[in-house]
Formats: sequence, C-alpha cells, structure tokens
Amino acid sequence: MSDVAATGVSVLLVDDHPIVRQGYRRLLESQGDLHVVAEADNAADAYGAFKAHDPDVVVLDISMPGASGLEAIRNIRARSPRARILVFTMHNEAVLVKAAFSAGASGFVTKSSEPSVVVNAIRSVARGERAMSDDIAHILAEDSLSTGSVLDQLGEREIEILRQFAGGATTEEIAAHLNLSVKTVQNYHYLIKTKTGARTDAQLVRLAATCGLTKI
Amino acid sequence: MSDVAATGVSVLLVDDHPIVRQGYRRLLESQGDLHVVAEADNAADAYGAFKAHDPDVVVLDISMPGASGLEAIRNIRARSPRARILVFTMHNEAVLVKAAFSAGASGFVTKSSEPSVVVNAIRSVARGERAMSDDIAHILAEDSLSTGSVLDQLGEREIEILRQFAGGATTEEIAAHLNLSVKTVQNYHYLIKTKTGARTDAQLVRLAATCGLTKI
DNA sequence: ATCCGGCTTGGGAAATTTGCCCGAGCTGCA
DNA sequence: TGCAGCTCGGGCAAATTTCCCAAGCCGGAT
Repeated sequence: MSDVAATGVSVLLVDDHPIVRQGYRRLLESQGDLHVVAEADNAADAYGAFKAHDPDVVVLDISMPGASGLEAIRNIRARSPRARILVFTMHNEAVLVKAAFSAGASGFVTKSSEPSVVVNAIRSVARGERAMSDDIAHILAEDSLSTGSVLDQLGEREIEILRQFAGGATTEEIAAHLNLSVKTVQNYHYLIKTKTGARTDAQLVRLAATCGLTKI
Repeated sequence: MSDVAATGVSVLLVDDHPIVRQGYRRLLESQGDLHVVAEADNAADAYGAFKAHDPDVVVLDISMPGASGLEAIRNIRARSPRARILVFTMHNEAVLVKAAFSAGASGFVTKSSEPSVVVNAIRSVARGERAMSDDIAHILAEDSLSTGSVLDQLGEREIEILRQFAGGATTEEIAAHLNLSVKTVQNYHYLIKTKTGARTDAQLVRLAATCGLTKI
C-alpha cells in the first residue's frame, strides 16, 4: 500500500455468497488497477485472510448470518488500525451505517449502487478517504435531521438480537449464534420490548420490518 | 431457442442490484454457451425486456423491492407460456419457493449456491427441465409439500386468529374480539404453529405477511 | 340412519418464557 | 475519580406455551 498509484489496489473480498464474490472479483479485475488477492465467506475468517494477505482494502458484506460483520470490522481495525474497510451490503438502515463507521469502516456502499460507484469507492478508501454511496449519504442526512428512529434507542447487541428474532430465530438459536446464555437473550428480548413499547412479539416483528431491519 | 445446442442459451437478467447483474453477466459470458442479451432492474421492466429480446431463459431475483417478482413471473408466463424462468435469490423459505413454482418458474436457485450450480441450472431450464439447488430441494422436502398455500391448511377461525395475532393483538385481545376463552385462543395459536410448521411467533408473522394475510 | 372426519371450543398439567429486580464487568467521558 | 451506559447473566413468581384429551356440531360418505 506504499504506492497505490504504481501497484494498484489489493482487495480482500468477504461475502457469504460465492456467486456474489465471483461477480465482484470479475468486476474488480476488469478495472486494471484493482486486484482481488483473497476471499472469505464469513466474518470469522476475515481477519485471518486479512493478516495473511495484507490487502489495501477489505470489501465486506456485514449482513452475513450469525456472527456480526461489525465484529469483523472491529477485529481487523483493532489489530491493524491502518486497514481500510469498505462495507458493501444491501442494508441501508442509518443505525447500521453509523455502527459500521464507528466500528472503523472507511466506506459504506449499498449493493444497489452502480458498479462504477463501487470501484471508485474502493479507490477512495485505498487513498485513505471516506466513501459512501449517494443513497447512504441521503439516509445519514435525513437521519441527522429526523426525530430518531425507534432503533436509535437500541444498542448494537439489541439490534442484532432483534434482527435475528424478527428473522424467525428461536431464543436458543440466537444464543448459540451470538455465544450468549439463553437467559441473556431472554433479557434482551424483554428489554427490547419495553424500550420499543411493543407489547407483543408480533409487534416487534412488524417494527423490525418497518425499520428495514428485516425484509419479509 | 429452436436449437439450444447450436446457438447457446440467451439470458435475460432481472435483478435490482447493478453490481450483481454485472457479476452474473461476467460469470455467464465466461461459460461460452450462455449469452446475456438483456438486463432489467425491476419486475415491471422484465416483461418488456422479455418481449423485446425473447431470451431462452429469464434469470430473476424475486426479492426486489416494490412490485413482486412473483408478479413478473406470472406476467411473463401468462403471455408467453413457453418462457423459462429461473429464480435466483437469497430467500429460501418454502412458501416463497412454492409460490415461485406455482407462478410458473422453472427453477429456483439460492444465491449461496456455487456458481457452477447456477450455470447448470440455466442450462437445465433452457432444456425445459426443472432445476433447483440442493438447499431448496431440502427445504421443499422437509416442507413435506402437500397442501398448496399454507393458509389452505387452516380453518376459518384459525385464519382469523392468525390475522389478529400477526397484526399485533395479544391473546386476551383476540379472545375478547372473538368472544372466546383465552385458553381457546392459546390452543389455536399452538395449533396454527404446528400446522404451518412455524417454530416461532416471528415466523408466524412472516408467514401471515407473505400470504398477504397482514400488511406490514 | 349411522359413522367418520374435521372444525370449534375448552380443561389440565408440565415445561418454558416473561416480567422485573438485581449485581458485576467494562468502556467512555467528564 | 466517579458517573453513565452497555453487556452479560442469576433468581423467582407469574404468565404463557406446549401437548394431550374430551365433547358438541356438522357435512359427507356408507
């Protein structure tokens, strides 16, 4: 990464869909200056791949099931603060975007962006700049003006648990996914309900859906 | 499409993510026998593109926002019954898969499938065969198929209770609305879950939503 | 006519979850 | 240093869920 202009930008792809990875790889390689040096299909493997290949930019999807992609961002940044991470996902919730940036991401681009936006975002973060797609900027802008979504009352953990719960996971499954005790998940469940004012699990699911936390 | 073997397979890509379309395009073109002749980024444009280019296979993501991808399938098949449609999406719920097939899809492949699975599925549906990825076959098998819509298994009362429940009503409220004992509503709740195979209240809500029983 | 099967309605009892309260560790911030 | 907030879990009574069962009703089959 000492001379990006001369050597191009090396990229680590992290996404749980092989097809999508393959698509990225072809897209990036066709640019000439972008080179995919490694891939990972889950957040847990991301750091290992990062350490092994020392890419200029990590492109990762934080909407992977199970472990949080935010965790992966923190993991990488904690050990390699100069790492550049571009989040590339279909989610566009303001809370998620803010969480990603505060976790250490350098950029956030939605999958509905034009390919040119993505490749330019990769080049931007490789230069140490911040990058985000127009829709994300829009969402953050509106969010900064708005009264605040219901989700703003929730912490990161609470949001993750709400997402999995609304997605149909049982308490035990969530506990297993996040490596928590069932009791803790139950407590979060209850906390989320009281915080959001939902009196019913069904109301919670609807809430998550209307906030875009889960798609139905 | 008169001679697939000689001319290759022409494909129409329908997906709301430009990047993903670009990825597919590169993947398919690299196969030699598959040619992307058109793209569309929403369900509404899909039929126009189909009519204009008469592709052998339509590869489409039914998880697009706004209009239903199922609608697009029905649209295309209604006017061109010999159309071959391969659904390619990240969703893997049995109800959705069955809905897609009953809408006229010829194949259903999840985005977590290997690239080779996708290209082979395209070739299969081009030959007029059915195709689905292993995970989808598994899900359908477990679903033990049988009954058409999930709602067909439910009686009138069960549907009414499911609707109110998914709408956010508590057990007591439902009992009061319908002049039943709380116990009866509880039993219905349980019965509905076992009948539909939902293991979670959240899954029940999603089910009701996907069946159009409640809007979110 | 009779019987079968499914829907509707609820009781009962064990298993599980919920509702709240609590404490502890940790982090960031003043 | 101390406060505040998030995360994580124990405890325990109250509530709900999970199953199993029974009975009435009704339409269709025999």
